[in-house]
Amino acid sequence: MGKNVTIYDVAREAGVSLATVSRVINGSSVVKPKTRDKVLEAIQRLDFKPNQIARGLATSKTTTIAIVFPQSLFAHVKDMIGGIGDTSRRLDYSVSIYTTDEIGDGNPIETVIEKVVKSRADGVILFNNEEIEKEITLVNKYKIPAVVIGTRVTGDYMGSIFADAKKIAYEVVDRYLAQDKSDILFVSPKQNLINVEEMIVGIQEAYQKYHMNFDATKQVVRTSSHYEKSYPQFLEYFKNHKHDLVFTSYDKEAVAVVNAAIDNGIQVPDEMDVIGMMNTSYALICRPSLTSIHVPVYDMGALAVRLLTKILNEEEIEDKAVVIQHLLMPRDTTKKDF
Amino acid sequence: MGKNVTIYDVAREAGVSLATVSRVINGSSVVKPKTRDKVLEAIQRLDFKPNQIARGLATSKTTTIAIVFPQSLFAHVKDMIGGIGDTSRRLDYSVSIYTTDEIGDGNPIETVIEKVVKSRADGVILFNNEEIEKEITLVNKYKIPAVVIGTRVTGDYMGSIFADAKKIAYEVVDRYLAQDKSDILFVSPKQNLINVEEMIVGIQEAYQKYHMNFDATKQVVRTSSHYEKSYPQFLEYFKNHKHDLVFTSYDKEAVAVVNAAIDNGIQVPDEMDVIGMMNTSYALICRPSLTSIHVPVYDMGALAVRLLTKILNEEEIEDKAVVIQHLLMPRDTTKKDF
DNA sequence: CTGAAAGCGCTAACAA
DNA sequence: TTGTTAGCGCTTTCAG
Repeated sequence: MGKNVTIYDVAREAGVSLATVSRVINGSSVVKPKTRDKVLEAIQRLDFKPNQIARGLATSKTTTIAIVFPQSLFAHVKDMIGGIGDTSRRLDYSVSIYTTDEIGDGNPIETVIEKVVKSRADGVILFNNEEIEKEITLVNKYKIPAVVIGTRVTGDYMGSIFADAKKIAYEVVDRYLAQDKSDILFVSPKQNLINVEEMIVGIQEAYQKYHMNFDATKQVVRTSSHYEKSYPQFLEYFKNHKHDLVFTSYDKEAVAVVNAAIDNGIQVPDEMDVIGMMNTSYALICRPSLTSIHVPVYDMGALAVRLLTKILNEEEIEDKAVVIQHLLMPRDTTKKDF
Repeated sequence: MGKNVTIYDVAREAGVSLATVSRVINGSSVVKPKTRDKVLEAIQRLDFKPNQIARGLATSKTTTIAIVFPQSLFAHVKDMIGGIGDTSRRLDYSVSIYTTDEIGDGNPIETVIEKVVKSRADGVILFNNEEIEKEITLVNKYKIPAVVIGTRVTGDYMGSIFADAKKIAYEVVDRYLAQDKSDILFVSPKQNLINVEEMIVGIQEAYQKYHMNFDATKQVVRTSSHYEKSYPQFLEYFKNHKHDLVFTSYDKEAVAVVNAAIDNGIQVPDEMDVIGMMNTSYALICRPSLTSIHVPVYDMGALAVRLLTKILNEEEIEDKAVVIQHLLMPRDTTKKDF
């Protein structure tokens, strides 16, 4: 659509060479104030907007970072997009989104990463998911600097931001076991930002501390991340089940548990405690309101971008694997004294 | 990071000119099968990934669309990103996100649109919000093809996708007025994807039909889109208020109303009906479950991309303003006979 | 302090 | 059917 004004136009208008224009738009300090003003004025008059594409070609830098995640993880990612967006904007990066596992047309992760490669994004932010290993292998193969959110990774030009999943799980389970409440059920969907395997390890370690055993085959139930699926599943389940604690890896699943339990006449928290994770609005809205583990997702997004740009600029980095802190938010699905 | 293989490398490897390589990667039909195979093989061997940036410079096309929205609208936009992402991928476009009104560093819409201009995105998707007029003026000024979601707009190289806000509001209010229930409260946050002004017009028209008057100064309450703010507001409000119906422009606000009303001893739906909008998971999770207006947000995203690409390709377009259908989903916050 | 000129990697006439 | 060549709009030496 329409002719765009180029650096040549500005040069002509200002009566200088294009090299000079380039210098002023890049803030070079060597250009004489008077010339600079002339150029600036021409830029203003012509409403010149430097073409990032051309600049990208010339510099082999796009100042763009890509974020790639499966659609199913979107609920988690969305809360981070705030931090990712704000921070990239502040650091003058654009962000492009690439999603995987959409409906229908089988879109293997290879294809998605290939798109990222073609786009020449400077770096990429990945999110923990089932295929994360493969994703990491691919970004390494193409030497794309990356930071992954949700699980620890190591490697050149790689960083990671994550909550200590093992510790989170250990802490809550320990609390219950200390009170002799060992009938604990752990609920998790397949895709999860927090490393579920590690959480299970944390739970097991807590049981070991009390010389007890956590039976993952019976005390872990998988569920859908869609309430329409998980709620009916638990409505059935709680017809003949009750636990000291049901601990879920995401609030939405916890709400399904709470509602299904209550609908089966189980008093929450009097007869059963429920704890969710991520401290989302679901936890606030739920009745009774849901006790949840707060994880600063906005900050994780912001940190991820910052870390990635440090890697890109080869800045000094204290630690390329940053553990973010979590916090238990007690509400009404756990007993007062808990 | 590291040298990328270029079209020259492939040409040399295959023993042809770079023009031929360009032809095969662009699927030109004029190249002899045998040559094509040679080239394809070289591409394979070298793992060549065409540089989109260079291609963008050469063609003045980036096959990228930008989506810009205020952070505060993210809750709405997120549900559309699925449709936007899937559809752009299918049509071979990338999507870049640009958010406005983040914390702190005042980021006027002009600056954001300027970034879009510099990025040379082929087109942009905008979302109805307080500043939409200004946004439209800007994209017109820079002649960026655009489609806006959430409100009707007209113009060259512009399209829009929206629900009929006036009709939605008219229909629900009409239902109540027909039953002599005219004490209706309309609740809305400032930013909303659905055009709130139009909804109010729809409500007013319904009242007029019954020769009654809807007093916008008293029957409309503004609230925050944060539950932490809206719930306390309504907790206070319902100490001395009760209505036939509380109708909100988004489910989350409706849930705040439901919870606050119940906490003040108001029976929902026996004493007061509540209806939300967008039919989100909040509606399902809420107790009692929330009656809501379903709007196919995924499809809106998908349609927006499709429409935008039609505009970009100057394809035949039946209607550049497409109204999407809504549907009332009755649940437990409205009386059975309603 | 400023200008000339050589790319960056690819597309698209135009020739052959 | 294939190759040659001139850009696309900008950055960046290298001279001056």
